[in-house]
Amino acid sequence: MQITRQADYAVRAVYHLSKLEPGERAATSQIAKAQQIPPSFLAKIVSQLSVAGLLQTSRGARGGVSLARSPEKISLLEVIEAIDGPILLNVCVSGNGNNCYFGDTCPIAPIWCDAQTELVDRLKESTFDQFIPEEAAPVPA
Amino acid sequence: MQITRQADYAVRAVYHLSKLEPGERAATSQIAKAQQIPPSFLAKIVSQLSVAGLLQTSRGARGGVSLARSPEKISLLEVIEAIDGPILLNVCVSGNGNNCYFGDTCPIAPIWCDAQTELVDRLKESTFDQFIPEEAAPVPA
DNA sequence: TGTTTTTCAGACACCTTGGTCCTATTTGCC
DNA sequence: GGCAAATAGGACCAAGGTGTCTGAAAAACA
Repeated sequence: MQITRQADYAVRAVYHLSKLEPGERAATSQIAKAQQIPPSFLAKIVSQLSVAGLLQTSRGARGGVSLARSPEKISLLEVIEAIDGPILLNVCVSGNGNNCYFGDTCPIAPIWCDAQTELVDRLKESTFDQFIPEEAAPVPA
Repeated sequence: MQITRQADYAVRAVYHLSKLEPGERAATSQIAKAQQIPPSFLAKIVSQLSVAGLLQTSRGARGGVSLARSPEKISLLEVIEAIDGPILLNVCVSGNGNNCYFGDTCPIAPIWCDAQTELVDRLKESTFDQFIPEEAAPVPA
């Protein structure tokens, strides 16, 4: 009952990029250091996010990765599902509702369906612009 | 992002026992057949539920398992956590709140904390008496 | 006492997740 | 051109979830 580490790392990477100027790039090694993510592992995650269309990558010297869209157009849900696939709280809940092998008579499946819907909606409404600190508020000394 | 199969099986087993008369026993092989659970696997799960104090077991001929408490005193949450351990949507959320290694400044952790609290509360309120069909309502022909 | 029925406990195999490492390949810059 | 910086991608390993199988122990019953 947990999102995978990969998904958490993906969220942190997108968060990191959200704080940059629009279009600004960062190397995965920089992101890894700042967000305390194993660098080699992050490289694979970034690659997946790129395939999913959430990030743009450019190879070579002075290359790096940047957001493919502005932060307010990227939700937590998108990033997580790009890595983990659809969020399913239980095997018996398909994306569209009850898929229990006991059919519609299973009295437990509705619990999972409702809880899942609530969670998915919550993550869908959380976009990365909400996480950007205002004006990069300076830390008081 | 899914409860384990074991937890799902545990829930089904407890559900099965909830439908019996108070104190009535069932063999794990019967439960496995009725709930379509691999019998050998269910045996280990039942053992864990017994250790957790949710089931009572008795060995030997005409033995079996039964609920240690009445269904209205057993919640979905208890059964799931007895198998999977505490529900944690993300590594950075401990049982009591934000445990993010970025500390209180992490802007993402509160999302997880809130979502987790909502889910846990939902499962805590779901007790097994709610799943028992009224008077074993006969299926219309 | 012996047989049958049942749980108990451990060893084992398979797949996914988490993570490392090494080698391309691409690109910017001298 | 050649070097350095960076992504791309595959091989590889460890740990945990998902089961299976086998043997032991306990209890009811004839």
